[in-house]
Amino acid sequence: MRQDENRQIKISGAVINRLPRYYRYLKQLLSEKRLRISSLELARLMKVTASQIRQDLNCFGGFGQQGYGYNVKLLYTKISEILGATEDYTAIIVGAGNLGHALAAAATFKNRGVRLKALFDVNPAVIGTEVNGHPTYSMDTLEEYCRENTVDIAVLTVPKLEAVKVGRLLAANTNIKGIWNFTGIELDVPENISVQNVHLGDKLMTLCYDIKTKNEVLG
Amino acid sequence: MRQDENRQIKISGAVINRLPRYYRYLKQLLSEKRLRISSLELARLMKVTASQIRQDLNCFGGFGQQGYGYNVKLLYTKISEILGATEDYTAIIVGAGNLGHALAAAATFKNRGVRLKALFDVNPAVIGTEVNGHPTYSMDTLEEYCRENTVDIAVLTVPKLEAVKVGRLLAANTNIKGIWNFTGIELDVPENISVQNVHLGDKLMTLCYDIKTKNEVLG
DNA sequence: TAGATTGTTAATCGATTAACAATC
DNA sequence: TAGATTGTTAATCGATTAACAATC
Repeated sequence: MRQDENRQIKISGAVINRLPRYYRYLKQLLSEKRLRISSLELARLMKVTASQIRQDLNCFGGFGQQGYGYNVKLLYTKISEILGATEDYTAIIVGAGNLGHALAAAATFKNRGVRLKALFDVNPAVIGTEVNGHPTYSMDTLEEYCRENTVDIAVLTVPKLEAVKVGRLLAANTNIKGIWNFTGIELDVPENISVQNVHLGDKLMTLCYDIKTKNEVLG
Repeated sequence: MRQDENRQIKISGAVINRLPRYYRYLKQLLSEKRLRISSLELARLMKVTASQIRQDLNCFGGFGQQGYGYNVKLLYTKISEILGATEDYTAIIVGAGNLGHALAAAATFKNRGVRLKALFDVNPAVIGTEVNGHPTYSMDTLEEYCRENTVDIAVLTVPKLEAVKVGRLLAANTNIKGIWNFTGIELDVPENISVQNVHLGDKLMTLCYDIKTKNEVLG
């Protein structure tokens, strides 16, 4: 019996953070033309327990079939829907420096079902140029652009010193729903805007911790 | 009484992942010339519980003082040491594309106590150029460079298709201790090499989930 | 049908929070 | 000393794993 989909049940952050990984593995399986997979096999592949996979998936409904496993295509579609990858969200990159360029050039957005529309910068040298087919506009036109176009997500890759100011501007004068924040600055935006902070340096430090600990144990 | 520092106690990943955040806040407090802080005040600042802070810190020793709180400078130093930021680890960037350039240009390494030494790439157009004072060398010289210089960390920012090959090369022919892997590819390296995988797209997807969920609840 | 594998409940494990004695 | 705040133990909470009845 599948879980009542009407009742709003609180999904833990731990589960949500694992979903994109399922998404990646299923995408891979799909590209290999796999039709079905059991929780046990997927578990071995992903190096997690089959129990966890079944628990995670059952937060959102019964996508499998007893005695059969999961239909790869169906499961991929469901997880895409859950994550919002089928919503055709649109994004702009605010700050077309190195990092902005890197993100625009990569397939990150496309691979995850987000449509990148444009970049914005203050630097005249990049305004008017294209990155991976995406135009770069003047920062002065940011508000106007957001008024006249649907923009769901702003990727914040401006310098630290500009972060707070641009964050406020986005919150106050546009209708964006989420900010992907690479500035390392704590943004002060209203509740209704989602924020994902990326602190790359934090990851570098845990790598250092790992290296240090390993060497202490071994050496 | 402080915890026995000789006995090797398993520190949970949850704690370790929080350490870089403590490091950032303490660095900030230090720059503001704050001399002391209580777990309660730090907790309010970081939006966590004071209990958690005291528990986390006591995994590594008693750095505070009853009735006083924590000495900011001391605590910062201790956490730096724990994380290995005082080890003067050295790093190279393998793959001097947009992302490699972005990381080289940012203060990420310096801010976390890692010394970036050079970049490597196959593209003749970037070989010989400098990024933020760091030279870019030919990929052909990578092994030789690692033999003749101390390199602790390799930052892997090569294209997906090169990831496995370069990962193997680093594991087999160099003495690097850790890989900061941005390629999105699962690396197959021996146990003694630490790996930190960065899946930027995963974060983008959880942002999308957040946006979608918020809009479902509100709308 | 028999075998396989899910969905789901119960058991375990670990992490977070609360409480307070120790002590500066 | 009295007040403050830690270090640490105990209580709670949540997440993971195990188990198995349901069922394809």
